[in-house]
Amino acid sequence: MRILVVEDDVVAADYVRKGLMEAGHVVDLAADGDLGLEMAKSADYDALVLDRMLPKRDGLDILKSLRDDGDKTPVLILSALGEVDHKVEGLRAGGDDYLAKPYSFTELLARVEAIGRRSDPHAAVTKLTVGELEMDLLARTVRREGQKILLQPREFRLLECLMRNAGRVVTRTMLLEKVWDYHFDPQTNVIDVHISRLRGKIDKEFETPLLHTVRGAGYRLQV
Amino acid sequence: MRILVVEDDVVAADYVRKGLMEAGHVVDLAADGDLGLEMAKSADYDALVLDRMLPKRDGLDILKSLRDDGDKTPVLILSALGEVDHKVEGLRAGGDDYLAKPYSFTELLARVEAIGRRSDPHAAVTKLTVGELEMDLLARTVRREGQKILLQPREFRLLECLMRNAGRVVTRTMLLEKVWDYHFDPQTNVIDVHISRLRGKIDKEFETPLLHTVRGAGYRLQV
DNA sequence: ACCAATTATGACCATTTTGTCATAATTTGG
DNA sequence: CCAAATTATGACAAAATGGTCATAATTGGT
Repeated sequence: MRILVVEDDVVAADYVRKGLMEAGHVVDLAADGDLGLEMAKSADYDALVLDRMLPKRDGLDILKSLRDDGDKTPVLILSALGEVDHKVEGLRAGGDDYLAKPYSFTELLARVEAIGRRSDPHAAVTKLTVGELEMDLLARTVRREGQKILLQPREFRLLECLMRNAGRVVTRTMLLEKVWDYHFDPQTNVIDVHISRLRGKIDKEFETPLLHTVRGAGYRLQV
Repeated sequence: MRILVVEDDVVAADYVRKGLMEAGHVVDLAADGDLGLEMAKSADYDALVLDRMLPKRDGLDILKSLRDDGDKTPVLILSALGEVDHKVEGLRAGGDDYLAKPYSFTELLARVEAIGRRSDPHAAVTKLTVGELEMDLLARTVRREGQKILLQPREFRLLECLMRNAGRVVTRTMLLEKVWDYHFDPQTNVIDVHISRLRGKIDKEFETPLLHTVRGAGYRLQV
């Protein structure tokens, strides 16, 4: 896990970093609020550990700024202020957890891992987008430029396969395997026929075609 | 937000429910672990508040069971045990936050809202489970006791509707609307026929039936 | 236990979806 | 520019899916 620790107290910061690294994480340090915010914005962390009191820029400030940007990186707030109301304040500002000093390192680790774990690596993709073309895997709908397009099951699978590989060439063999579960060449032009039908639905009525033929290789979906 | 509170102490449970409801949430209560697990599995909550010590089934037990099922509903664990190690244990078991008794209600509210907020409102459910029956909405697959079951599109939609309402009776009118998009009575027995076909696939070969007829009302899917 | 109402199911048919084929159009190398 | 190879598409046929109906089975009340 990539973790950013924003903490001005060098001793504390080092202690935390060392511990997190031993637990197998990649840790960056920021010593003040400005730097912390900048780093948080530029890189892509799995979790942030934010000291509440910081030089230049307050921890809650950073948090708010991130949340306003739509950044959802989970944040653990550290603070010497153990009061219930402070915890509440921190959580309301968009924090995911709050830990009062003094804390045990074991607890800090558990909490960071808990909030980081949630930003699930298994969070499945439920929508695919290529240019103006969108597919909702759950609703099983497809729209281009906002207007709904009705696809038959096989056409849907075909387009899904192409969209998952957008920008790359998808070979006929690949399509036979992924869309038809054929592991041999059926010696017919099923693919051609379905590509043609798909084109009629997703490209025909529109300005620029998305589905391109790559002669001798296969097909590619691209803006 | 829909919140399930699993708590055996009636006074505490009512206090929490009242407060959460005043904050504009929909709250269900479960008085013991078994009921709690069942409710958590069948309905779709935005957050769970789990007491650590429960009759019949321990709070951590419920949590583990849910996580094993792939359920990612955020969970706040409540406990009289304030020890750091217990917190760690709870968080490691897949809890998202941990609150030691006695707690202020304000803090509980803030924390529940914090963990609920994070569970991305767009994070769609992609799997449904009722007992040994599992449905993967993305892969469009259904299995019971691990073995794959092939459903036709309409059968799939029918089962999906029943699973989303597991434990509750689903009326014929509801099915016509959700599965057939009919907003009138077709005056035929389409539903009966499809229920029969569905039974043939998900119940016939198995020990206990999941799809129950509720005479005069509709159907209910339940263990 | 019997009757009326409700639900279950097998058989059949209409429609939709998918695949095949023949033929047309397009591309590429010479 | 031509010929061979490749790809595109319209028409048709096969297969799958979904719905209707007739009849059987079940349930609940009397």
